[in-house]
Amino acid sequence: MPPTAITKRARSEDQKLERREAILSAANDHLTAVGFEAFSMAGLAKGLGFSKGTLYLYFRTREEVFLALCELKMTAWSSAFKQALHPNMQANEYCEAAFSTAQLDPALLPLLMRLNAVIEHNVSIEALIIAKRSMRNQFAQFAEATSTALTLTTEQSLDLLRALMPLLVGAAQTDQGPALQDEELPADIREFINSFDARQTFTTNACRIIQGIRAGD
Amino acid sequence: MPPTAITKRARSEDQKLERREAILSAANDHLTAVGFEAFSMAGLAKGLGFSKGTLYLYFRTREEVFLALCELKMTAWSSAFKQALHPNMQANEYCEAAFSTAQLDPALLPLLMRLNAVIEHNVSIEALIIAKRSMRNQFAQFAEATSTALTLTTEQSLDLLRALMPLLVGAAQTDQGPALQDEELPADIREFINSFDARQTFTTNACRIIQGIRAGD
DNA sequence: TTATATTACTGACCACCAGTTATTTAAAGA
DNA sequence: TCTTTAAATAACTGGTGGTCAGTAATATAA
Repeated sequence: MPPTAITKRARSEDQKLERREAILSAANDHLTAVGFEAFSMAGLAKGLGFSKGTLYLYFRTREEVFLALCELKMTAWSSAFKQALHPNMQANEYCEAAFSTAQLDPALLPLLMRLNAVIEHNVSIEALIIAKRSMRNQFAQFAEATSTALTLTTEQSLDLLRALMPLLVGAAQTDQGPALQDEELPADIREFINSFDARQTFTTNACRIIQGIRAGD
Repeated sequence: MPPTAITKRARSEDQKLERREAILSAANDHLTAVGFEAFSMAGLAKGLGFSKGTLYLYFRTREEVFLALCELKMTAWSSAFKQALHPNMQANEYCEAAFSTAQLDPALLPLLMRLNAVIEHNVSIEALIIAKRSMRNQFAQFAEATSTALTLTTEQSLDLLRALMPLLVGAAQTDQGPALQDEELPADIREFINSFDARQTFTTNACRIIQGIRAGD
């Protein structure tokens, strides 16, 4: 049997955490390189230079890898978003910031749009609870930052975020179709496809929603 | 070799179309029974009682089956939606109709939320063009019905639909998580999960968007 | 220093997948 | 009845997610 690719085993809890973080870092690289649908545990293990079976010591399933990546990326987005906000922003400026910061990591939205329908299945209840609590904390931070930026109450901000997240994910999906620039498409089809602009759809309608919240419905 | 499961071969164009429709009907049954992620060509073939290879005579890939199902379901939804509308509707009534008619077929939204990011990949350009043209026609019909129902211009209706579709798909995803009713969840997690109500999120914010469109931005 | 116990790691294995294809055979036409 | 065409079959290919018997690194006891 050839020498093991892993030259030092993770024995202590710290070493195991480091190993888990290394796997997540490699998972992010692999996801960015091949996309969600082509992501595989064999490909991830190859990138790490160790055996596929080892991955299952640290993650129960492939979806638990995605769930953990989601948490990391939501945390990074929350931080970037807060840094982009300041008190008394115009609604449009706020919405642009939300969209732009979400786009900083190209893998965030593809993960978010699969979170409920794909990723949350096939994970342990424990892992799901941890992820939900993390998401809830991020929401609270988003809401706090939003209250200050838009001069909204906490309740209004939470209301707003419960609309903005679905709208963002829904709008982002329209950007996730296949690359068709080099294809010979009929003009009507090209025009139809181009009529969906995720940024425009999101920011314009997010502003309308903010307007509606301010008006008190 | 046992007698072939297909007792009569599809030779004429009409017979081939019928065969293709039979496959789509069985695909709908299989999708409804097992859900998108567990859907398989082997399972579909088994449900039809013939060989998996036969499916590839009528559909180039698994995703082309989904694409064709999307078209059928969008057409059915468009029809049901138009039937649910009448002139001079309240915005809330219109939005409820949009959500309710989308929910009539439980497989519609799971397909729509995967259309851009998953299904549209791995299909031929020809099939995609046909599907996009069908979708565009449905949109035009949605827009026409919407103009009458809400007393909006055609341009306003198209603007509205380009917001409502992403919002609907985004909101619907929050309902697609795993069934957790029987799980012992901490109260804060349970509360957080329950704070996402797809119908409420969609109708409330769709009304805000309509309001914003009427106000002229 | 040596023996033993523990457990991290390996990679072959299992049961499936999407898609392909060499062969069989149904059926149309001469 | 024979020939031609192509629909249909089911074995095949190359892969997947996840498992697990065996190996070996490493901590601990004697």
